[in-house]
Amino acid sequence: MNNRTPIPQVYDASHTEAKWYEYWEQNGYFSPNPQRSNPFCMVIPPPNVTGSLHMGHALNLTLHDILARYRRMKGDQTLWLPGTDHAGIATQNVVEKQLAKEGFNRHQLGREEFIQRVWQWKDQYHDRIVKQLKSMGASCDWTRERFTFDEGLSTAVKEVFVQLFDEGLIYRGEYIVNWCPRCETAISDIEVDYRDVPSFLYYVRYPIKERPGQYLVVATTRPETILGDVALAVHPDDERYHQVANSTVILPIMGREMSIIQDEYVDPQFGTGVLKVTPAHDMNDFDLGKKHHLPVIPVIDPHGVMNENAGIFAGMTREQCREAMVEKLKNLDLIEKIEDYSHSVGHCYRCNTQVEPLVSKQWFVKMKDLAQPAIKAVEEGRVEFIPERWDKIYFEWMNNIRDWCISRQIWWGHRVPVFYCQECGHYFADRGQPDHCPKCQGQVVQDEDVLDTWFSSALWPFSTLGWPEATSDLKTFYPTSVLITAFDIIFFWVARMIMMGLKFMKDVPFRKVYITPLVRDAYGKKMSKSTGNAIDPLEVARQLGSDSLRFALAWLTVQGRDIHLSMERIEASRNFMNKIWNASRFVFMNLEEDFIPANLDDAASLDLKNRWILSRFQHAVEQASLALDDFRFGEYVQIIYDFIWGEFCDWYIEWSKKDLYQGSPEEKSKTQSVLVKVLSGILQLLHPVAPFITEEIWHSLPMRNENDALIVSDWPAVEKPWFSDQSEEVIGSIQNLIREIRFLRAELEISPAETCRVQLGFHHSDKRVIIEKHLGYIEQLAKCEIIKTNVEIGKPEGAVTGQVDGIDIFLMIEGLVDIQRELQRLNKKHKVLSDDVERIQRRFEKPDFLEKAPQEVIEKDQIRLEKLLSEAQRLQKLIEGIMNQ
RNA sequence: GGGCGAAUAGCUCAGCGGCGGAGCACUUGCCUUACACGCAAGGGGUCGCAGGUUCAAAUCCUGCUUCGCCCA
Repeated sequence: MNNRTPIPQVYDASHTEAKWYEYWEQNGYFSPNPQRSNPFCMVIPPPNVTGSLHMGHALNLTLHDILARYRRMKGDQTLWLPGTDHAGIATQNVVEKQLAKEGFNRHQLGREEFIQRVWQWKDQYHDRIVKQLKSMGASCDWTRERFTFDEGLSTAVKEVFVQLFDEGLIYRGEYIVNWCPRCETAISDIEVDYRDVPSFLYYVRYPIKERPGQYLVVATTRPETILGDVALAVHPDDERYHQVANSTVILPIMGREMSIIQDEYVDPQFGTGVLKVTPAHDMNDFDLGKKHHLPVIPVIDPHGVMNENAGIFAGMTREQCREAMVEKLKNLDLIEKIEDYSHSVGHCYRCNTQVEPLVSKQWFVKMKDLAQPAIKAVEEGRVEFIPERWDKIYFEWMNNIRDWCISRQIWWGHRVPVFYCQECGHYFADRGQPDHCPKCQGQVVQDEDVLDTWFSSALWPFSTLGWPEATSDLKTFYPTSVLITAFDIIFFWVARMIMMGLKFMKDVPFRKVYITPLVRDAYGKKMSKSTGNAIDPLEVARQLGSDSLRFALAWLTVQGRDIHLSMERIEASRNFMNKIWNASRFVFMNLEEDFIPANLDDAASLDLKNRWILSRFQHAVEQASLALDDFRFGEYVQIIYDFIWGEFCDWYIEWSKKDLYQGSPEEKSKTQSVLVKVLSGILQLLHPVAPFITEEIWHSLPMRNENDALIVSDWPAVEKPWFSDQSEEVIGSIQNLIREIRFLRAELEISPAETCRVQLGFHHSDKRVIIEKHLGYIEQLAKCEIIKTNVEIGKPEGAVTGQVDGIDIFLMIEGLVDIQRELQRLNKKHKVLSDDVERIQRRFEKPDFLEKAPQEVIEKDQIRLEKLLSEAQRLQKLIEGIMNQ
C-alpha cells in the first residue's frame, strides 16, 4: 500500500473495472481448482448469437456470478460453464435480412455459401456477447466454452437422435403443424404466442341441398378457409339441428357437397352452434377430420398464398382472399351478418407473423414415455424448483405434454441425420455420412431439414461436459448443482433438459432450478425496445459501473415477485459503492506506511467498540452466508448494506477516530487492526455481488502477498468467540442515548459546532456503573460534555429533559427553558409509554393469555411491562416536578 | 373457461403468528479533517374489503374487490 498517492474522493468505476477481469482470467482463477473436493457446477443459459446483452441477461449473470464467486471462496471446486446458442431461426432471419439489403435471397446464394455467411455473422456477434458478459464480470471458465453447433455438441446431437430414432421415439409423420409463412418453416406448439386480435365474426349461409331456399348459418372468423371446408358439424344433443342431421349442404362458391356430422366437440353456445370443418387449416378440425375420415384439402400454400384448390382466389394472399371472399359472399347474399369480435390468434414468437396451421411431413419426438421419469424426478425432490410454486407449472405442462415437432425447414442448424435410399426407399438414421443404403447399396441422400435449436439445448448440461465421451469433467460435475433461468423457458428448456438428462445420463441434469424474476421498469411494465422503457445494461454499467448495476439487481431479487428496476435504484447502489470507497479511503489514510496489524486473538484485550463491531461483523457473516445458501439474494445484499453503512460507517468509524487521532500507541494500533480486519471481511462479503471495486480495494490492504487475490480468498468463517451479546447490549443503550441527545439538540436548535453540557439520571445503579465507563462514546458522537451522573430523581435548574432506556437526560441550556414546549414533548413521550403499558396490561388481564401463551412470551412481556411502567412513572414525576416549579 | 401471483409509507418493495421496516421522495439543520454519490434529526401507515381460526393476525383460513401473468 501507499498512502502518499492521494486516493480520489469519488469512486470512478470506469477506471477500476477495466483492469481486473483480465487479471482474474489470466491467473486462471475462473477454472475449477482440482485440489478442492466439493464440486459446484452451473451451466450458463446460452445466450443467442443474434443478440446483445439485455437486462434479463444482466440479472441472470449477476445471480450466477454471485453463486459462483461465493462457492469459489467457500472452497468448492467451482465451475461456471459458458457458451452460446446458434438459435436456428433467429440467426437465419437476421442473416437473411442482411442479404436482402444486398439484394439477394438465400436460394440465390445456395445452401453451402449461405451457411458460410451465417458462420461469419456468428463469429462477429459471438465475440460481442462474450465481451459483454466479461464486462459485467461474469466469472465463467472460458477455457471450457461451448457452442450448441460446435463439433462436440453436434456429435452429441447425432448420438441422441440416432438412439431415439432406433428406439422408435423419433418418428416422421404427416400432421398439421404451426407454420410460419414468413420464416417458411414449421415451429413447435410452444413457439406460438397467442394474442387477442380485434376482428370480425362472419355469419355465412350454407345452402341445404334438400331444402331449396334454406340455409345453415355458420359463424367463422376465417372466411378464406371456407374454400377448404369438407363438412359442417353440430353437437349431437343440439335439438335445433336434429331435422337437418341427414341433409347435405352445398359449400358456397365452390359448390362442393358436404355432409353434416355430429360431434360432442362442437360448442352449441358459440355462434349458431354450427361449425365448419377445415382439416387442412385448423388444429382441432384436423383431429375432427381424422375421427370422421374426412379428406384434407389445403387451400393455402407455405408462403401464405392461396393455392390451386382455391379456385378463382388462387394467387391471392390470405388477407386479400379474406376481403375478396367476403365481398363475393355479400354479392351472393350469403352473409347473414358481421359482428365485431376479438379472438386469440397464434403468432410466430420469432417474427410475429400470424401462424398458419398447415399439413406437412415433419419429424416428431414421442414425449409421453420421456416425460414420466421427469415428472417423477420433480415429485421426488431430485430436482427442486425455487420458488417452489413453479413445479405446478411444470407438472401442468408435463402431464399434458404433446409430441414435439423437431424438424425445421431452414438451413442453419443440425441437419436431421436421416438418410433416404434413392433405390429402395429405405430410410435410416446414422451418426456418420453414409454413401450407400445398408439394404440395397443404393445411393442415399440426407434429409434436407434441420433440428429445432432446443433439441441441442436440451443436451446442454451433459453435452458441454464432453458427452458422449466419458470425460473426467462429466464424471466430476454431472449432475450440475443449480440451474438459473427465467420462467418463460421452463417448457422450452428446463423440462426438456430434465427428460434428456434422465434418458441419456440416467440422472437429473441439476439438483435445483432457481427461477429468476422478470425485470420490469419502475412502473411494472415489461422492458422492451419498442416501448422505449428498456434500460440498457451496458450503457448503465458504463455510466454508473457494473458493480452498481449488479448490486441493484441483486438487491431487488426477492422470491415471488418481478423486479421493478429504476435508475434511482441503480444510483442508490452507486452511492453505496462510493460509501465503501470512502470508508476504505478513511482506513488507508490512517495507516502508517509500515503498519503491522496487532494480534487480535484475545477478545478480552479489546475495548467495547472493538468487541462490538467484531461481534456485529460475525452476525453479518452468519446471516449473509445463510441467505446465499438459500438463494435469498435480496436479503444477502440488504444484510451487507445495513452492516457496512448502518454500523461500520455510521458508528464504528466515527468512534475509531478518537483512538486514531488522540489514542495511546496501543489503542491506536488495536483500532487500526480492527478497522483493517473488518474492512477486509467486508470486501469478502461484498465480493460476490460487487467484484470489481472489492478486488481493487483489496489490493490496497496492508500485509498482502503479491498473488493474494480476493476472488480466491477464503470466505469468512463464523467464529463463535467473537460474538458478544454483552457489548451489543451496552452499545445499544449508548446509541439510544446519543440519538436522544441529538434529538434534543435539534429541538433546541443548538448549532452542530457547539458542545453542550448534559447530566444523566439513571433509574438503576447497575446500569450507571456500566455506562459510566463509556461516557466518552456519548460525548464524542453527541458533541457534548457529561458533567454529572446520578441515580436520584430530579431535574436540575436550566435543563431540558429527555428519557430513553431507563436513563433521564438533562441538557443544560443558557437562558430560559420553554416550559410549555418542554411539557408538550414529555407528555407526548409519556403518552407513547402509557399506551404501550396499557396494551400489555390488557393482555395480562385475559386469563387465556396466561394459560395458553408460551412461557417465554409471558416472561418477555412481563419484563417489558415492568420496564415501561417504571419509565412511565419516572417520567410522570419529572413532568410533575416541572409543573410545580 | 382453468391455473398462478400480487394488494403494507407519496413511489418501488421487504417482513409472513407475539413492539409495523428499507431504498427513493419529502421537511429541518449542517460543506463536522472518509464520503454533499455525504452527515444529523424529523414527518408520514385502519398493513385492499368482509368474515373466520387463535390467548394473540399485516402474517394462517374462507369469500369478495382490483391488478398482473400463464395455459386452453
